[in-house]
Amino acid sequence: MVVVKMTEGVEWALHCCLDLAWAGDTPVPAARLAAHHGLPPAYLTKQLQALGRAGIVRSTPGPRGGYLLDRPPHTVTLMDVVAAVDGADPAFRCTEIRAGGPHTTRCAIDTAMARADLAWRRELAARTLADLDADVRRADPDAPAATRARLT
Amino acid sequence: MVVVKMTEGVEWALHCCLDLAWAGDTPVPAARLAAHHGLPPAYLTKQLQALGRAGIVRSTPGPRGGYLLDRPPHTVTLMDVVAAVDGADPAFRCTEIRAGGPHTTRCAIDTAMARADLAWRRELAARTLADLDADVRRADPDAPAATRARLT
DNA sequence: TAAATCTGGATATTTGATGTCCAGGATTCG
DNA sequence: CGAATCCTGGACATCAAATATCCAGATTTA
Ligand code: SF4
Ligand code: SF4
Repeated sequence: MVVVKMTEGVEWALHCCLDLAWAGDTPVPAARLAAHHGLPPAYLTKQLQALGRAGIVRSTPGPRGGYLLDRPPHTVTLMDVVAAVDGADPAFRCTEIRAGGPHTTRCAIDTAMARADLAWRRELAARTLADLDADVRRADPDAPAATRARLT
Repeated sequence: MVVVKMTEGVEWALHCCLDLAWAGDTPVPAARLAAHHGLPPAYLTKQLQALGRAGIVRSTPGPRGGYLLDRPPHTVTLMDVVAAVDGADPAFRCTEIRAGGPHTTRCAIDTAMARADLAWRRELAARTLADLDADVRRADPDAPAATRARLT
């Protein structure tokens, strides 16, 4: 009955999305993103490809190629990124302990968990990359420019 | 940065808590609870012990012994059970990708995730075993008595 | 054409959940 | 008292999924 899972890949993906937002329209190779965060390049690639399949990120091959953010930051919610990387699983799978239990039609435990899961998703869907960007700028106005310089 | 994890043990624990609530003041051995749900007895034991350490459940050894719910159902929230079984982990651990990132003092991703996590916990803390009991009775008024009969 | 870069699948490694086992200790009952 | 019942807690085995690596194409730039 795993209700909510969240892997490290989401953290990486979010960082990369912000990085790409700051990089603007200059493609950034996966290798450079990985190096920037000290992450295994071959694995980060997988997260980026997932973001690509979700239409959040776009890629161009060849020299001077790399990844670009493919949507305006204020249209990409954190939920979008989580769903892209960890999959938009059917909310939660139940172990079906139905042997002689209280089961008639509906299950109280089931719905209670679904409700909590929904609250979580709603919260993630309420924030976008643009919000994160604004938060970072408030704390350190130079960070975006510095990151951009290091990546392009 | 695993934010929310939820294991199957929680589902089992919730089922057992409801069962014990219905069993009233008659102790139910772990073996019978396990058989009732078709679960591995040796492993269910672990969840029950966790519930015991959290003060949700009480145990009496010896013949005619077993487990009892140790608090009125309306005082046991789903969050209590989740925390007892899966641990009240520090909400979420961050991988610290701090190498050259936007880090100054606070982290936007961090706080956004913490907020979502909080929403999830709040939802779980808002419902108690008594609520679940009421839901089940509404769907099938006979279920509690039937379960009690099978367990005692 | 050569270099850079992505794509996608196969596979290995690691971690944590799941499941098992056993050697105690407490309690009840005869 | 002695035997049966039941819990406690730790050590250990197993399994699934996340994490990580590798490589053989495909695509674009120069
Ligand atoms: S009562 Fe049934 S549906 Fe609900 S969590 Fe348990 S097995 Fe799943
Ligand atoms: S920005 Fe820093 S604090 Fe925030 S999730 Fe990334 S590594 Fe953790």
